[in-house]
Amino acid sequence: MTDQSADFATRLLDWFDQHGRHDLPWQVRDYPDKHPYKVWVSEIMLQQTQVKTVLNYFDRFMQRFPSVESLAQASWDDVAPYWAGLGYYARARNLHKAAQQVVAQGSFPHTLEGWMALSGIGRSTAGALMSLGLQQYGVIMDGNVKRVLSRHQAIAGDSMSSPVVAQLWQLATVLTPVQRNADYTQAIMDLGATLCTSKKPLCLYCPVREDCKAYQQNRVLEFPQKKAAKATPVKHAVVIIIEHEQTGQWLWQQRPSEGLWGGLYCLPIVEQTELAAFQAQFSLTTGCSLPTVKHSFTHFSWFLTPQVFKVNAAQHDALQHYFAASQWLDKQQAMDKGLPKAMLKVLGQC
DNA sequence: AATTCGGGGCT
DNA sequence: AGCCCAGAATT
Repeated sequence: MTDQSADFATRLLDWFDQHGRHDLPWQVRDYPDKHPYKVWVSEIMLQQTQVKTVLNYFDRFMQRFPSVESLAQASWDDVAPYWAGLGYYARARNLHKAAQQVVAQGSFPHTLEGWMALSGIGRSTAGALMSLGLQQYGVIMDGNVKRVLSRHQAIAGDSMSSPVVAQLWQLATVLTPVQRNADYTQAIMDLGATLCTSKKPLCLYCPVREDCKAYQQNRVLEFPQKKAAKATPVKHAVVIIIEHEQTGQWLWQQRPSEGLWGGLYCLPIVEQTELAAFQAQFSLTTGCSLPTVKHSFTHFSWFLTPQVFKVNAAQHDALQHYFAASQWLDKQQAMDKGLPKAMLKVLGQC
């Protein structure tokens, strides 16, 4: 360990002791905690997701699935409602699957490679689990670390590109101490989340500003560098609200486990160009349209126009067969299944 | 090494 | 509307 790295870690740890976040619900207070389960669940929830958002889900999830065994034993339909609205639903499916893997193995992984062998766990999450979960040596590379280190060393180039990522991993590995490794891991994330923020960094309070190259050059906001984002495509589709004439229930379908909103219940969605054919196939009389809802994903924007069709008993069997994995539910039943945010927006129009 | 995958919140 | 967030998996 070089003098510079010791100095960096020491200053960061001293700052962390006074100003870091010590009361997050997944932080283990009584070391050593033999079970990394809590940290694991938190790390998966926190992938690409802000702490504030996760706080609304974590305790409820842990109360329902307090151990890896309880999660492994549950069915997917039990798990989905506890993740609904959190996004990136593949994380939940991977977590559920990995819990079953852990139970089958008989114990949690105890190496970086062991963690990475579980689905949904890459290098950074595995490092976090070694560090925060097992109190062993671990190195992470999340958005916070990228921002802190690329500023501190004024690293040029797209921070998502392979050479820069490799450089950041190398730097992170050199700077991460063996002593108090878990505290350091938490500290550098806390620094990124509370001081070295993307838009309004509070450099005057930063414990490592004196040797921060971006700060010295008055270029803090220029890092991390990234290539220009390309415009997100726009799509239009129709949300099919099929209302049972007698019961008033709607036809919902559980989406296939792969892909968008995988494993969640949604109203059927068809491309606008397919609507006429769909309507003709089932002899549906045109129902009323509801106000269009806009929903943005990372890779495209969706303009969803809900349209209501009332169907009689003769039509409803054919429709249920046409939409795979579908069932008739009233509003509350559907919400209890767990819905993505876009479906809640649609319900808000009704 | 580069591209794809894929939700939600905040300003 | 654009950007950010405790990235992973695939090609």
